[in-house]
Amino acid sequence: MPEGPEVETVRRTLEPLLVGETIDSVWLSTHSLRISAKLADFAPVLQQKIVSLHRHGKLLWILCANKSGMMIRLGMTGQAIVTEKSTAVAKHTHVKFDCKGKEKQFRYIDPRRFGSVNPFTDEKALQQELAKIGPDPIVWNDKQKLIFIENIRKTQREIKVALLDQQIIASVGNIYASEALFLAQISPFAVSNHLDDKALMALADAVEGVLRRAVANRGTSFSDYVDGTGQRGENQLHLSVFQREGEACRRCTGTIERAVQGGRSTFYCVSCQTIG
DNA sequence: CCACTCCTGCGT
DNA sequence: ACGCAGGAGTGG
Repeated sequence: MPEGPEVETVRRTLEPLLVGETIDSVWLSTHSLRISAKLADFAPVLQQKIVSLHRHGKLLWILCANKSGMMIRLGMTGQAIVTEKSTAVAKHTHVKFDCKGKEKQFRYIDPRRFGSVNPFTDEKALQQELAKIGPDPIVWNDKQKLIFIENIRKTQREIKVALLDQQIIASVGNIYASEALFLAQISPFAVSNHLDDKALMALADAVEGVLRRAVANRGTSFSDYVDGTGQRGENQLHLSVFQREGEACRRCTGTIERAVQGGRSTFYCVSCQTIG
């Protein structure tokens, strides 16, 4: 469910609730998540103080004072929230920990279990997890933006498919890939290494704009995405093409169509996404 | 490059 | 009953 903007919104909302708290009594459900962690793996973070929350792309991690922490991947349906201990525990809750001496509790909820919560022991282990993630438009600088453009020049996959590759560009998922291509007026079927400089720069600007606006709108809540406090976002009110099959294009007289690329839906306007 | 897999839930 | 869903990995 979440792409970079949703994960960033979760990070921002969890941060003030968790920083300064001490992790106590971790609980795991009997169902294993995509990357399964055992209770013993959480030993490094037990009784540790949380110092910060970080994100790169769709990866979110809690960092403790001893440099251990927890890497959180939300997958398609993951929710990472902090609530009162007394709040009813939702179905599909798979990880919980108490904040020592407080009535607060962290919970990871994930019906499909494509996500994970994995402890890491130190800085080195953390860096290994982050190694393969490309530049992130939510926070990138001009230099990193050019690395993205170089990455696109090196692949001959269709541009929509390439945008979903987290090594090429972090944070972009199925919603924002379609949205960015619409904004840049590039066909989702364009061959990546055939795009010219002008189109590539327009694409980089479009991805950056679409993702940053989504952060400003606190993420896209289509069905069940919520932030760290359980609130929905409102960026779904600002989407141009995603899940608008058959509806009118907002830029020309065309109609939004749906196609399948790499097994995933792409939404686009045939009439005005003509570059490439 | 594609198909298939991991899962549950929802809408048709 | 079937197709589809914000992700990501594997194996052919």
